[in-house]
Amino acid sequence: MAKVTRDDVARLAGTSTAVVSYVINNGPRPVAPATRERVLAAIKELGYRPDRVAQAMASRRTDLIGMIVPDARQPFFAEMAHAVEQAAAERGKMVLVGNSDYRDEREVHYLRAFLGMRVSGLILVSQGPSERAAAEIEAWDARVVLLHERPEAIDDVAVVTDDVGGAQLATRHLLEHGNDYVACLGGTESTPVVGDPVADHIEGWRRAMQEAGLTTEGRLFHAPYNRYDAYRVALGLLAGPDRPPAIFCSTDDQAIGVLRAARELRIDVPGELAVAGFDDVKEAGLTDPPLTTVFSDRPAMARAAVDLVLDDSLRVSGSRRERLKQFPSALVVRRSCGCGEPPATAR
Amino acid sequence: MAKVTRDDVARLAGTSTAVVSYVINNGPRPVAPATRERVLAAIKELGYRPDRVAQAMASRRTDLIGMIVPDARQPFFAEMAHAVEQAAAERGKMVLVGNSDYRDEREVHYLRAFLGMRVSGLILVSQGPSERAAAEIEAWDARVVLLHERPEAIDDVAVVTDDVGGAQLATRHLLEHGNDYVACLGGTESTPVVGDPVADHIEGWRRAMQEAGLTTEGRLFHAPYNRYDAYRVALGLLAGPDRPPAIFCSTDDQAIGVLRAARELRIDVPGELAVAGFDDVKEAGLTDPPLTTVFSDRPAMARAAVDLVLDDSLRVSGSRRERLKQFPSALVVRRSCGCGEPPATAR
DNA sequence: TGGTGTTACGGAGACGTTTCAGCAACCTCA
DNA sequence: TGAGGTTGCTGAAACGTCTCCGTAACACCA
Repeated sequence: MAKVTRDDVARLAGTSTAVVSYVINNGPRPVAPATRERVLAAIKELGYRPDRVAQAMASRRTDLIGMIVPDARQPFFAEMAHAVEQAAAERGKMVLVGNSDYRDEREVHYLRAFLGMRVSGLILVSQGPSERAAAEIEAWDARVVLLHERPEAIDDVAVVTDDVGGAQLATRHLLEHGNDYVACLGGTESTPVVGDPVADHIEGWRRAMQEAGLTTEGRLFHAPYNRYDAYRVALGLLAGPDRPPAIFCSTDDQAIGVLRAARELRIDVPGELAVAGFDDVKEAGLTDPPLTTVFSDRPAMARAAVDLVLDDSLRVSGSRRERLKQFPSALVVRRSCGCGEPPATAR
Repeated sequence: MAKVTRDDVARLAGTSTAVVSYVINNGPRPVAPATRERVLAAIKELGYRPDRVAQAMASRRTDLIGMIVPDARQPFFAEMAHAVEQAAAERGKMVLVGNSDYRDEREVHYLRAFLGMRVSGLILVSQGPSERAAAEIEAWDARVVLLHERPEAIDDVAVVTDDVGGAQLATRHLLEHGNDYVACLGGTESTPVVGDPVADHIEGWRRAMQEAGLTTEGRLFHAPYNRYDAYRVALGLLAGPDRPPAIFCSTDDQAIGVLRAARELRIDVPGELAVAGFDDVKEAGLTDPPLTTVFSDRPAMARAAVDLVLDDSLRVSGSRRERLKQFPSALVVRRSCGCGEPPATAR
């Protein structure tokens, strides 16, 4: 069965191929209603579907947005990707997501692939794109928006939440519960000192501790961002002699690992250990106890990122600071911090 | 900065454009080593990157595989997608994943989009593609592989695990622990009776119950596949007067919801309630207690699906049965069933 | 009636590749 | 030495669409 092309449609409708194009794209030139009807009818009759590749070829653009995340299996990134997908769909775009698995080469690989596919823009949720990645972006002079992170390597628009402020909020809250101090579970030691949300979470925690006149010395611990590794690290930390009274985790997923470790060790949360996370992942509502955390407005951020990547007009070329779109964060109080009544069923 | 094209490379290397192509693709015609070097050098010097769109246009194929899943935020699908991505990468392909959100229209939307992009094949993890979807596939006569499910609507190759057998294994195991009977938490009532893995899980459970001379009457419950809804349903079920002694869940994610509900209700697992799931999602190892479940070999399945979608030679046109690639399942015994010592730290 | 717009439409040149067919030049072997 | 086969390369035709121009037809007005 030979492929139906625009030529077939034109022939059947008794018009030129150009007119068929005009009908399909509503422009750039007007078409008389009667002609339009004929074309539409022909399209329907033949079951014609424009070839996207050819369209992209000719028009030098696509309806595609490329998105690169470290690992879409982690709830936070999965939810972020989903939010972007939704936001893009609202604007008639499709998003291609690639997992970098935290590896530069994978990141560059996808970058190349997406750029080669002529995506109309890129949304990067990256642990600080490598030099190579930056070079690649440079070479294609692509439209890039950094989402969730704001690394130094790339000078581009970034959409983030108020990470410092949120972390401060959470830490303060933990302190207000009367805990002597709050420990912090940050990322791996290789986390960049600046630009990474986790680095900001640590900074926020540090500030809140300082406000309270407390030292942060020896109270910062490190673990990869996923619950599994966080669980392992927490097992060691909580079983040790100086178990902290409270922990602020830079990520909900980590907090989930900590909660699990506490249970394993029969440490009551929040009774013997208060915990807070960051992100307000959906699962935070279903942990035991429900996790107190910091809300980040993913749908809004996703929408902003998509808008920014699609509309050149929004891309002001001001200073670094001006090109940072920051969303406010808010504390979501649940029970892992010590707030609230125990549920009725628990007595 | 004008885009570097193949013509520029050819000019610099002092050859024809055809030779540049031959060098890039290693064929279809041979190129003298010296010439090849010159071309390679020119490519490097100019920083030339072939335009994938143009390549696709001319060669009428792409390195893309389309994949449609219901919701990549669910761990099982996320892991499956990741496995497929890996398998595809091994063969130099990229995978595009779309979320249908369990809606036919979204499915058709992605189908159209992927097909229009000339993907070299489609991997569907679908709750039984709709008629419309089937029609779309038909129209493009695309290469399709059904992964995880094997709906009736599409007559195509399917890659699945031994769902019936696995469920049987799990149910039997729960029975062997001395439970009077095993309840089953299946999918929503609208789950197709046949072709869906969950339907098969129910069937396996039914058989195991029958083997033991037990009735399944009134012992099958329904909930959507995610932990949140399962949690809600389980809350009702477990708080009721005839709480079952054991539950086999058709999905790990559901089992996680059940576990959470049990904890909420202070029902000891496995002491007062034995639980088993299906899929062996990564998280199953970190639940409390660790979840006994049925293993499905996702990497192998993903690889098989990718092979099948890429190699026509593998697509035998035998009977439905012959075109079903079934992977064995195995019981993964952890602690939610009642096996094993409690962890040292727990006493 | 001639000039000036306006509206609909068609021809045809991109877009950047792949790959077929063709053509020299050179080798091999009887 | 000449026929036949390789080898290495080139020219140019696709691939299916978009879109710039050009043109024809027609209306309107002075």
